[in-house]
Amino acid sequence: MGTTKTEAFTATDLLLAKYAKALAHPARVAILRILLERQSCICGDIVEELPLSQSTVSQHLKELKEAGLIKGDIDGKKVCYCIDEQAWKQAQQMLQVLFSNYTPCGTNCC
Amino acid sequence: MGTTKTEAFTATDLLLAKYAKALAHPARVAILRILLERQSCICGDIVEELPLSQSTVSQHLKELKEAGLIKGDIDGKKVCYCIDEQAWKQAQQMLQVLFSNYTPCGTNCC
DNA sequence: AGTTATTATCGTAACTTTACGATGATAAAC
DNA sequence: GTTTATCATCGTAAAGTTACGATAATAACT
Repeated sequence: MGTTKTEAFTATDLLLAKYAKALAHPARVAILRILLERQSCICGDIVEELPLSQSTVSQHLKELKEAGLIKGDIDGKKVCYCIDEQAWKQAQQMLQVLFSNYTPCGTNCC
Repeated sequence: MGTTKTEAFTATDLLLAKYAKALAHPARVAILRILLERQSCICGDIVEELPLSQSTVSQHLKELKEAGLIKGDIDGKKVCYCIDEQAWKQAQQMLQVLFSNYTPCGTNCC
């Protein structure tokens, strides 16, 4: 046990859950905010903005990369991070569709 | 270890991460879709729509409740579930603000 | 070649999540 | 009051997450 029954769900729900999971830790939200803050890519020094160790930040970056939300290209000694435009827009759209699907319930049971 | 350093992050990022975490499992996305599908509250029988055991579904419902996204009021023998309008709209807005903060990077490094 | 700087990965401890069966709790139905 | 239906909770096994120090990998600099 301890494993999600992936075969039981739709591809859409799996993908949406994957994107949501990437956002499901405050450190990763903070990292994304740092990347959003700049217009350009940011080369390293994300570690200095967060009160976490270098290895922990690297691990969070890896998860964001695996979810597809960010890219990291090698640029000499440093690595250049930025938001992946396509995945970002897809996640945005999927979330927007889900959330805007809400209409307040007519019954007064809750 | 194994615990998030909550004190290190802003209240906004913690809340956003909490909402995202609620969406970070396909079963919970599926449950929310079921609740969204109806205009009214849904009394029980969510279990029958998912290929998971009753206890597992109940656990997912609990997590959605703890994140604040849904409410569950007792209605005799059954329990009446529905989306919590306020939290839903807050989550929607916070996500929308985060995602719309993106502008493609000018540099061509990635 | 040796040093320095930067990032990734490994190893590991502690905690959390996912899933299920079994058991409880509560209220309607008989 | 006993049964039935519905949902929550407990207990537990397996897997995943979070965090950090230590170590490895890579490339620039001397």
